[in-house]
Amino acid sequence: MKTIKDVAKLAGVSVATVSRALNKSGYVSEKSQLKVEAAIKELDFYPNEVARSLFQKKSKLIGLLLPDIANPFFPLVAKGVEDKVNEMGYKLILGNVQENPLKEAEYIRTFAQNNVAGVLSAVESSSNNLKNMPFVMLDRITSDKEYSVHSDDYQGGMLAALAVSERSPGQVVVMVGPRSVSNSLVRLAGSVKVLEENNVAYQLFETESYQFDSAQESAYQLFELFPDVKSIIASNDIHALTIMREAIRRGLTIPTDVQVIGYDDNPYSKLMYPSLSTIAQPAYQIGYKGAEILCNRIEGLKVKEKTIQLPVKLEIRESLRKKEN
Amino acid sequence: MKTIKDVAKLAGVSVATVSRALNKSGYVSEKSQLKVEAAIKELDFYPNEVARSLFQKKSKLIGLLLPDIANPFFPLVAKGVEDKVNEMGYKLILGNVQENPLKEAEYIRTFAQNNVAGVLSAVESSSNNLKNMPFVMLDRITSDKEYSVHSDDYQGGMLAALAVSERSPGQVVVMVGPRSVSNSLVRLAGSVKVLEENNVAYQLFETESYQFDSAQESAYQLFELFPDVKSIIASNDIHALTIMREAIRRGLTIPTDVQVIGYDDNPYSKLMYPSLSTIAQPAYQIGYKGAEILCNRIEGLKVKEKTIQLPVKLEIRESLRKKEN
DNA sequence: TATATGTATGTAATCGGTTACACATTAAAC
DNA sequence: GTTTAATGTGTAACCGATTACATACATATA
Repeated sequence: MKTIKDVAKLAGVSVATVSRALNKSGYVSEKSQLKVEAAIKELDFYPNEVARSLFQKKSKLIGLLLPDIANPFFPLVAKGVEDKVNEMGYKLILGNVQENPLKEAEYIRTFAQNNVAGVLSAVESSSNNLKNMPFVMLDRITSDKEYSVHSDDYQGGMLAALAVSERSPGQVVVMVGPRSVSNSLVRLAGSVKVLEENNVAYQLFETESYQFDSAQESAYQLFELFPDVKSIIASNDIHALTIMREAIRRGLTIPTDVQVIGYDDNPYSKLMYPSLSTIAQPAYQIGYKGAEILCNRIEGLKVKEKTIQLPVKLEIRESLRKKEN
Repeated sequence: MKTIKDVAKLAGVSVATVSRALNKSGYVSEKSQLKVEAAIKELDFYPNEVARSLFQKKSKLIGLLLPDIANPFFPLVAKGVEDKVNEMGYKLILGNVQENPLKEAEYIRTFAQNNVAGVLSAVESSSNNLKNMPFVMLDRITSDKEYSVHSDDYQGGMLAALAVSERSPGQVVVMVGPRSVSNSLVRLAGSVKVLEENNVAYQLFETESYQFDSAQESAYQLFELFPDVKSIIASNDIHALTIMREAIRRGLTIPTDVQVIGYDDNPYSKLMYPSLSTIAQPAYQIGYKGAEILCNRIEGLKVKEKTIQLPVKLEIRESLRKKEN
């Protein structure tokens, strides 16, 4: 790899001048600038980011913590993050936490050891450990003292419950995501409000994880516990799809016998048959906007709002019954 | 952030001794070792990886190039990569190339600028630009001079064609992935061999991308071009699911009117109704094994085989008709 | 006792950049 | 024509680690 010294020698100037030319900082004569640029081109020189970041105590890397990349919601978030972050000249260190607090802590330490400029996290607990770096929470709300971008979970919970209420609900089961994830509690609150306002009877079914593997078991348990369920408000699309599959396996017809609504609107939901009705979250936007806020903070610009709430949208598809009246 | 100097001062030794104690290299008396360890613990010190990597000209970071994280095959690969790489003390810089050669080149340059220890790439073209770093190709085969881990595409192509051939194929359409991706050509060769051996008539249908968005349009075109198709060998599960959806939209029944087989076995395929028959690729294994080879190369261990081919498996589900006889 | 070897430690150079500072030159102001 | 300010450039310190080298001491060998 070529270094700034090689460039300096070829251009016939000092390393300081090369550095100034490179960063367009300080005074550089036009003549020197051109000589340096020519030398850089000739040598195909690119500055070593490691050396830069050692001196600056700040790299061009941003840490991204995700709970589970296998959940298709998060790759979309990651894509939004990546696009914005690249636009601003940063790259991502990926941390897939897999609901494992040890991995999480390890990643946060590694981020620090690598002088990351900041961290974007979709993992609830991390906010405690991120005290020393600028960070923005994605999707998860923690406290309103921290920067975060998330969608309107309360509204989402209401919309889902409303969609079900309007469609001969029968026995309703509301699936509640892991207690540790506060979104799921907010959604629940929204759903409960609507259900109670409409005098719809409902029961709760808790799931301890958002992960793929556990969904199968959850779906099975749900039908064992509530064999007469007529409407299910699932905690996300993966669960919803798995529930639909389990219903079909049990010889139930969707939506006639059981109607289901999911959450997230992952790309597969509309491909399924019957297609899944769901509350669409702007995953890409969440990532993009979060990255924008983080980059602005890093660059020292002031960011007006700490918490940005993006709207959710009800997607009516085939997994819901026809509306009454 | 605490530095090695702080540790040295607190422990009452020189920075050299701290470094030696830290890395267990050279001579360190037991007494010094203990003093250093105590100081490290007291200060909660972790070495700055940036400084390390500047001196070593090699970081503990590994670049990962993926064509599209939104395709659920790749998050699984990434998970395998991440698990192995973490095990060996490395972290990942993520590069989502999105079939864009410029982004790819930019990522490769960034990897170099950050002194990555090596690169794992699932993007075909990258092998040309990676000359200066150790790298292993994932999923894609390039030349047998390069390290790679991929699954047995020829076998996969054969299995898919065989499954179809045995089930009253009728008019068969074989979908061919982008020409630039050599896997798809190998698969095609496998399929063609079986189809011709069994005297099954077939037609080709080319798709220019593996991306999500284009799948919809492809599915539509396929049925426009071949309205009487009875069997479809799709180039991956996303396409297969989209095709099934389009078939249903057109009032066709699966598998009676049209049978479909996919490729990859992504987690959604078995949730679909009817569930999608497919050729399962060991995505996680590909990532894990690739990472293992790369890490071994980085650590200077010799790696026996350059190319590792993992087996594929036929998953018969509901999207295929009953076998004849 | 003199010499060689192993153990232990510190000083300083090094990695490849950035930047504070000193110094030189030129242009503008008085 | 001197003073002042603006411009341009180089030397060297610095970021936080690692390691070559010098040195010191203890022990073993002759």
